[in-house]
Amino acid sequence: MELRHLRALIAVAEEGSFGGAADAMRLSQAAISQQIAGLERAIGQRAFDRPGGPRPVTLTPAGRLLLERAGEIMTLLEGAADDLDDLSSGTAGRLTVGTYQSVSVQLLPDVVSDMRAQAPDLSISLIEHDRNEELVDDLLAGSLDVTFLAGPYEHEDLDLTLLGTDPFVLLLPADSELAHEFPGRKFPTSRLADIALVGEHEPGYGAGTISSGLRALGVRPRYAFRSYDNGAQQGMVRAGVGPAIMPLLATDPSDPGIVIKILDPILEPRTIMLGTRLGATRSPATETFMHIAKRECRARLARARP
Amino acid sequence: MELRHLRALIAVAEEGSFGGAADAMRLSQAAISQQIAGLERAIGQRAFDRPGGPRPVTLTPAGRLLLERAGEIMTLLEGAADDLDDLSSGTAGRLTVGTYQSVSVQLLPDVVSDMRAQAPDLSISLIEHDRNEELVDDLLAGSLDVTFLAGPYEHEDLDLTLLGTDPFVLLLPADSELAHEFPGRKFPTSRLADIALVGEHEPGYGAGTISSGLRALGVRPRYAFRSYDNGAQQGMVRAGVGPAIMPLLATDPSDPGIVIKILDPILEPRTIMLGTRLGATRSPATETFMHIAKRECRARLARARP
DNA sequence: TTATTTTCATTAGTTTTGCTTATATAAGCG
DNA sequence: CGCTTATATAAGCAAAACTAATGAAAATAA
Repeated sequence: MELRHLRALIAVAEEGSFGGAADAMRLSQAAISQQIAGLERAIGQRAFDRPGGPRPVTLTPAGRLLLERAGEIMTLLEGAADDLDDLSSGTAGRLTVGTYQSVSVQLLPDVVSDMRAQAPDLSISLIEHDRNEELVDDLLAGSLDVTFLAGPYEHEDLDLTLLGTDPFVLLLPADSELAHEFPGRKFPTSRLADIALVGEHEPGYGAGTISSGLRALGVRPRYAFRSYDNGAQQGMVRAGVGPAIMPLLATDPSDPGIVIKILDPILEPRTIMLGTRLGATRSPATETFMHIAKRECRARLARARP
Repeated sequence: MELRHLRALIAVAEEGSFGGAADAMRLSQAAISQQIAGLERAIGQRAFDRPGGPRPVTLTPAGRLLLERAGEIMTLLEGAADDLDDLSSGTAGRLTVGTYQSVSVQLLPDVVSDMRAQAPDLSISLIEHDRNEELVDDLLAGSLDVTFLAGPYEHEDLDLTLLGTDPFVLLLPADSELAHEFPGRKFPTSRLADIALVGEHEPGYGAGTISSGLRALGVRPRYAFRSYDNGAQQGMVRAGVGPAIMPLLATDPSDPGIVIKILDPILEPRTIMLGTRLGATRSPATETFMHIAKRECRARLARARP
């Protein structure tokens, strides 16, 4: 059976005659006759009673049943066509983005907000994970269209786009002595050796990087407070609990209670990347998102740099 | 777009390659290639990413979307095929029967019970109306497959089958004097002239027939009690309220509290008919139902005749 | 690198099928 | 009983779908 048969069925049922359906479909009456004959051969039953003469043909029980399903199928097809249009325009439909905390907190809200302005009917979903591997698993499984990733990172099945380098910076309480110990200069990383820090819990991606980065520079970190939440860490710094090392993009540089300093020597910085499946076509919505994310990331880094 | 395209889409998505899909569908690889090309032309977008070399093709967002709908459509088609099989076997599916009260009360339960035994997966619906016209309207509108009708009745758009003649009989309280006034003989209709009867409300079909039938025989009926419900009427007779004239098939002849007598002269008897749309194919379930109804009606009339 | 393998795309030729025109057939209607 | 209004069928043709053979691209192995 083919859709042609169902279209003929619908037309004949609507018009009440083979000839009328033929006119409606811009075909000859013989064509419709053959279509319906083919349909009836396929289902093994008659779909129409043909009273003969000028009286309209009527549906048999089998025809009525099939007509119902045919209608549903046509509705489904029309819906699919609409969805495909949405997809190709990129202004509607659905976009699912993978993210991790330090991106979610500052960068992503702006990107999503730009995106909503540009594609108001697009439904954007976010899925947050702590580790790159979980994000990549979701991406390759098809449940994400695109995901943020913390670099440096390599994966042979991914198409990676570098958005920018997000340096680790030092957050100090604005009213502390430390904040004014090296005015106008970079903060010597070694100076942190004796100070209790605010930091992330170990299992997260960032914490391991910061701790091992400090150790690589000869500083063995001690922690006075730890949290997964970047906002909570910044709050603790503001409250004077201690300094924190955070990715620049995870900070709120407008907070008057803190001072942001560049470390010297710097910790090996983290990059922010976007990943999609290698070789897989990206939907226009995905492309738009990636474009906006890149622009927004650059703008924000330029703005935040101390 | 045709179903062929969707079938190819599904096969390629399942197999991960055009060649594999071709084998699965017993076609050449070139055929699948052309099918997918046609599909992509129809939707204006690529459905698959073709990485080249031995790596499997993968769905684009558009392909994924369409695959989903294609699956639904195939499910729908398979369901329709099953339903069509049910329809042609007559042992499953749906049957909607029109009926009226004096048929519903005694004859129909037996017919439905026989029907259920023969076609256990068939869902039978009953719709009851007081007047033939309402039943015929529903039938012609397509909401009934077949309907009982009270005859004599003619309709040019209907195919009418006579099930039997259902004579009007007299119900008398078993312990009344009237019941023994004419032992072994028919009951003179004129004797009812002075007696208050149990009968139907006027608007029903039966009541008009009985009242006018009596008047045609020179008897002007008086009523002591009236009800739409045949069982209630028989109960009133049993309670001694008065005699009732009822269609034989609406009576419960096994009730020891009543005596059933034949009138002389008889009232013009009512026939029981089945009606279907003229020239319209009847489903096997409908045919079976009509066959069972005919047999059951004959059996019951033979059994009930006093 | 180069050859080999795997896979999809393309081309040319063949078969199938779907459509049209013309005609036959059937059922109301006057 | 012909006329009108339908559908069914037949024959011819054009479009399409398919096959076989070949080409092109990408990974893999030598």
